[in-house]
Amino acid sequence: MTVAPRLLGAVIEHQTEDGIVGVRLTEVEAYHGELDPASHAFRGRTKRNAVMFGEPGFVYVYFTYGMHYCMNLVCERAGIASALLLRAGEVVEGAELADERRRGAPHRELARGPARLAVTLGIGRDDNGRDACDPASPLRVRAGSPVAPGAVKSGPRVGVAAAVDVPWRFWIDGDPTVSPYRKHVPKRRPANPAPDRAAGAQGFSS
DNA sequence: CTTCCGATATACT
DNA sequence: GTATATCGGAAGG
Repeated sequence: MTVAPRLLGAVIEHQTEDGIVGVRLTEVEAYHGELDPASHAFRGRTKRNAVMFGEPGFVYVYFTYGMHYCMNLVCERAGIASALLLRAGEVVEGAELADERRRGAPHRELARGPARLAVTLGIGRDDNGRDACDPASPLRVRAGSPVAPGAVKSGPRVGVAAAVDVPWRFWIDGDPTVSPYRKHVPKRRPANPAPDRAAGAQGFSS
């Protein structure tokens, strides 16, 4: 977790046949392996989270809500399934390609949020398990511009249902590309028709 | 800015 | 069957 603030300011680059996009990280969240009820690794290894249990510096991509990809970097030694969710950043390379991928969203919104960041970088299933510390990798992390001393803030993670108060979200204070904080909202159950009226009153009983 | 809502793969009970 | 580390659009201030 101590690496989380150090990742801010670093640049993620993804090279594809369409070109290269680079994003300077402004917001990340730490997930503490099997000790953290909000972590995908909390209940042990699955097909999805297998990369989290491997070597640090590798990319863990997961698919969620039936439509979004999110990208993490594994950050502890093999066996300790901790990872950093890349939540937001500023596009610093390949703005034109990023614009196409994000359908002309305003520049500061291109990678403002983990699923948006993945779209902007062109991240998909195939990127799961890549080595981001290999400079020859098409998906890699490199040193970026330094973050001003004292500019890193921390607070509760966005949208998580468990461990809601643990301050494991880190961001660059005042940066416009940092995503807005949002509390977890439980899905509303579809309201069941009131049993005393629904059928009888409208004549659908039988 | 805010709230509400639906889309829907994967993991879990 | 239910829940979710999300987003975009619509509507309201």
